[in-house]
Amino acid sequence: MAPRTRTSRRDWIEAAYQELARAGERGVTINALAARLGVTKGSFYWHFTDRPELMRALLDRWAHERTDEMLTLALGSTADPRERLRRIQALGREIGPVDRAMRLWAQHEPAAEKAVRHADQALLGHIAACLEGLGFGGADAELRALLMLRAWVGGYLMPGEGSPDLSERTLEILLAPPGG
Amino acid sequence: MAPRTRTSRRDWIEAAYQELARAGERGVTINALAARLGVTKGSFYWHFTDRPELMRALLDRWAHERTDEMLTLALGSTADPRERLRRIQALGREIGPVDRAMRLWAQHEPAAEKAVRHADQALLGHIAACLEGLGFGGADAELRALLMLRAWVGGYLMPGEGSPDLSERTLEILLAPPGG
DNA sequence: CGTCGACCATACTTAAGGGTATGGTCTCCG
DNA sequence: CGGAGACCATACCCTTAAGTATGGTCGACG
Repeated sequence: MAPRTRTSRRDWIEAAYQELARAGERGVTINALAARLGVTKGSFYWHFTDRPELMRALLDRWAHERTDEMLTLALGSTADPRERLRRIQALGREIGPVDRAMRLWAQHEPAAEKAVRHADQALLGHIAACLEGLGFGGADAELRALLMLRAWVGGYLMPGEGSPDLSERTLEILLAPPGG
Repeated sequence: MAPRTRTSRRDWIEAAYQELARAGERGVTINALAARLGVTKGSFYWHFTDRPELMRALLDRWAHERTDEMLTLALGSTADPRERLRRIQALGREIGPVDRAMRLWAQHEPAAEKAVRHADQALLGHIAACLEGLGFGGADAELRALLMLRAWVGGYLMPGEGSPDLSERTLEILLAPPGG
């Protein structure tokens, strides 16, 4: 079928990325990936020196994907803040599994934590910008953005909640005009 | 010193509980606990048949502690909702590490997930009751309670945030009167 | 005093997972 | 056509952590 030049380094990273989203960091094991790719560890240790190198590559791949997504958000044709917020929510839905895996991984891996922190800064900036567009002051917008994001990721750790999605009513509360 | 009848089953559970809060579920290993208790695995496998039994006992111990704490909250002498909320926040601060470990564990262990879900239901009830005391309608109170809890646990997965604590300003937003 | 059972140490086995060593195959290029 | 190097299979070792087998110690009690 495909004119595949055997299994490339990218193939390994891609497979690892899938496994990360599916089973978390612990799930990305050399043998599992090899089986998935239809090869053996011999292939892996040709493309990589060790597992940490693969994980670093994973982090890179994730960071780049995130950056692209942030750019897509920033360059979105709409200027309407509410619509932009909706798009952020939609993005959140599709990146859910990977995002969750990354955050869990970041709990015991400093490099992952750094990557997540960095990505969060960017995302918070986008959300805060939307909130400023809705009339909230700078500090207030930032605070609400943080609250929104925390409520979102909190859904990952709340069993019983279907998706970490925020309901419309919840949004209303977060976007309520500041009281005296 | 103490008239200790060697190492009891409770000692093992207690040590495991400490380790759980300190290093997460993966951190609670038989050998580590044995070293901590100054004995060997021989002791463990006399008191328990296997590791799963210890983990089940851990779940039980946690659930009971949680129930007690919930009861303490419920029987608090104060009727002032704001003060009750403050106490809930204070409780959150002290149970932080265990709570976090339990939620992470619940990500890949159905039994733990069930325990967390159950405990969350109780906690949400308490919070919602406070909010009703502040004048929010039933459904609105429940929604805000959920939002509050999600924002709290979200702090666990947000690197850069010092503690998962909610700031005063954040509380103000969550307790803002419902807009039209 | 002897022994019975609670409690634990020691030594071993097993399974997973990362990592290494080595040799084979395919492909391209001179 | 004949290497040379890219790519991978096979077989092996090492470590970690769970689990097992067995025998030893110590106190209570008949």
